[in-house]
Formats: sequence, structure tokens, C-alpha cells
Amino acid sequence: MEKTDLRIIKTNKILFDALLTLMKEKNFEKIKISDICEVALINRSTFYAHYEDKYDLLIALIEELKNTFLNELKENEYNSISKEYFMNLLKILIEHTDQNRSIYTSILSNNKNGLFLDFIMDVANRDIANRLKNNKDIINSNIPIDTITKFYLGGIINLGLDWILNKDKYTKEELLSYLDKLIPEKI
Amino acid sequence: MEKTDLRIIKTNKILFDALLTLMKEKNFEKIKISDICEVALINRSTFYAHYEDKYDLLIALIEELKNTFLNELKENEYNSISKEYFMNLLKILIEHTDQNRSIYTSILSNNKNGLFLDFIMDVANRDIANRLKNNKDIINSNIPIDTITKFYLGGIINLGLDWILNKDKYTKEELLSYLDKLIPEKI
DNA sequence: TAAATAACCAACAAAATGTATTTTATTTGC
DNA sequence: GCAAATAAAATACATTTTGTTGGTTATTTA
Repeated sequence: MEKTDLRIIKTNKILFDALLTLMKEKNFEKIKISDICEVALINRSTFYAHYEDKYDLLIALIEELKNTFLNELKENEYNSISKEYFMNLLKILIEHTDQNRSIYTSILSNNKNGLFLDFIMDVANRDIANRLKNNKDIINSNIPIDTITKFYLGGIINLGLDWILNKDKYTKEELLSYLDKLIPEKI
Repeated sequence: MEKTDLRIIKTNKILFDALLTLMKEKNFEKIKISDICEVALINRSTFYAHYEDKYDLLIALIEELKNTFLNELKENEYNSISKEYFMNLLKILIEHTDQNRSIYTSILSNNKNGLFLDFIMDVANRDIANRLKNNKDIINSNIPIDTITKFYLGGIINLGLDWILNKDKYTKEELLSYLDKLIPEKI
């Protein structure tokens, strides 16, 4: 893999930063490419050298967040279908979100972007649903595994969103303990 | 309340229809006001007489959907904090969604719009959360009522989304029976 | 049927996008 | 370090889209 030119990395970073800054202020819809360039202090033609439009930039930004998280996950991986494993996974996710709180706040407060929810679902389905397939309690429940996963993930994500957007409502430890109680033992 | 001019009602309706049609085809981001007018067969100046921008139109559209649903709900209302009541509420919601499937498919497939999720949450919080406040089982669980509501609502919505967007995966009766099993008795 | 008013039409200014070309500055690999 | 490569800046421009206005036509209301 060849080394990427420093200038490219740099413009990418400042474009991400600029977009995040602007999303904190206003709805994605209302952000113009020229706004982004103004904040990022780059020429507009440079923007077009990197991305087709602002949507393209947003996708790249979310993709990067996803990779960052997946890497953190890899470092902590261990195999099990127990609830203990499941809760540990959630702990890592919550920790990651907390560390990057300002970023996630920007993205979510602005429009609860569907793309972002897709990202979480994607991660979750890859790392959780697959394991549940081997869980006998779940197989015997007569409800499709996929359906069970979607149900509990929906709940988890919805609580997570609430926690991120309402900073001081409860701590991450509290969030985790609530989830522990709400998620059934058999998962 | 004075009667609204027929022409106003008409333009509103064709604007809603046009937006829904376009959202079926492409992302909201990419839709231009001139596109909407072209499909709706109205002059662009007429659009501006009604709405500030396309976002404004979307908000009005969702607001109308919400009112439609709330009216249907009113007709079926009865008071109780039992799970039976809760399931009946869900049944009405699912029925409503099924009747207006093409509309909801348009809105959701295009970008899982945050505004729309807000609408469901709004409805739910008004009609469900308030009742849960009187439920002793929940009060004794040591988890904030708000948190419990958010958790189960998240699950319900997430399954609902899946059901709407994957038309033939399962019937509404199946959806309802799955939910019945997944939602605990104490709610 | 007359008065009110919504929608149409046409024209235009301003904003924003998207592209192409040349010049300047930085990075890379030797 | 230095030369070659290349990214970013600067500039200019055509095009698209937006947003507004004033006059005309058609529909609705009462």
C-alpha cells in the first residue's frame, strides 16, 4: 500500500472537522459547500477534487467513524454467546461513543441521520446477530432470530441516542446498568 | 373557523403527492424545488406562496400524517394501563401504517428521516408514557420510567421499520404476535 | 354574478454549483 | 538537499437553482 500524500490527509481532516462544526450549528440540509470550504479554509475547487458533493463527504466521514470503532472492537474481542459477552460489547460501544462524544453529538443532534443508524445496525448485525444464531434459548423462542435482534437493538440504540443527546441526564455506568436489567438473561 | 379555499387544499395535496413520488425515486437531498413543481404541475411561484423551501413542505407533510393517525387513535380510545391496552394501541398503529403503506415506504426508504422518527416518538410519549407512570410494576423496577419507555419503543419502532420496508417478510399479524411475545407482561 | 383571491406567467437578480486552466507551494523519493 | 511529481490556490466562467416581483387569468366564494 503506497503512502498517501500528507496534503490529502490534511485536507480530508479539515473537511471532516469543518462539516462537524457546521452540523453543530445547523441542519445538514442548510449547509452549503461554500460554507464548508470557508470554515475549512480551503479553496472550493479543492473540495471538488476530493468529493462530488457534501453528501459524499458525509458518507466518508461516517465510514471513517465506523472503521475507528471496528478497530477498537477488534482489540477487545473474545468469543462467547453469553450475556456477559453481549454486555461487554455494549460497554466498549458506550466507551467509544463517550470518547468521541462531540462528534456523535454533532451528527445526531442535527438530524438523527439515517446513515448513522445504518452504521450502528451494520456493526451490530455483524458482531451480535451472528452469535445469537447459536443460542438455544433464542432458537426455541419461535421468533425469527433476526426479529429478536432487531427488537433489542432498537431499544439499545434508542436509549443510546437519548444518552448521547442529553449529556447530563445519566452517566455511562447508569446507562449500562439499565441496559443490563432490560436485556433478558437469555441473550 | 372559516372555510379554506378549494384551490389551496388542492395545491397542498398535489405538492404532498409530488414530494412522495419523488422521494420514492431519489434521496430528499437531491430533490429540487423545480422538480417538485414539475411533477405537481404547478408554477414555481405558487410553491413559494405556500412554503419557504422543500424542508418546510416535508415538515407539513409529516405533520399531516401525524394528525391523521392521532384522529384514528381518538376513535379507538379507551383507558387502561394494562398490556392489553398497550397491544391494542400497537394494533391500531400497525393497521394505520399498513393502510398508508406506500406513503410510509416513500418517506422511510429514502432516508429513514429523523423527522419521522420524532413523529412516532411524539405520539408514543403522549399516549403511552403517561399511562406507564401509574404502573406499579414499573415504578418498582428502579429504572426511570422514561428510560423503560424509550427502550421498548426503540425496539417496537425498529421492528416496525423492518416490517414496512420489507413488504413480504411477514404479515402484520405475525409482527403483532412477535411484539406480544417480546414485550413483557408488566407493561 | 360580482368581488376576492389563488394560480399562472414572464422576467430578473442573486446565489450556488460545477468545471477548466494556469500558477504556486508542498511533498516525495532518490 | 534537490528535482520531479502533484496537491492546493487562484481565477474565470457557464450553468443551474433559487427566491422575488408585478401584471394577467381563472376559479372560488358568498
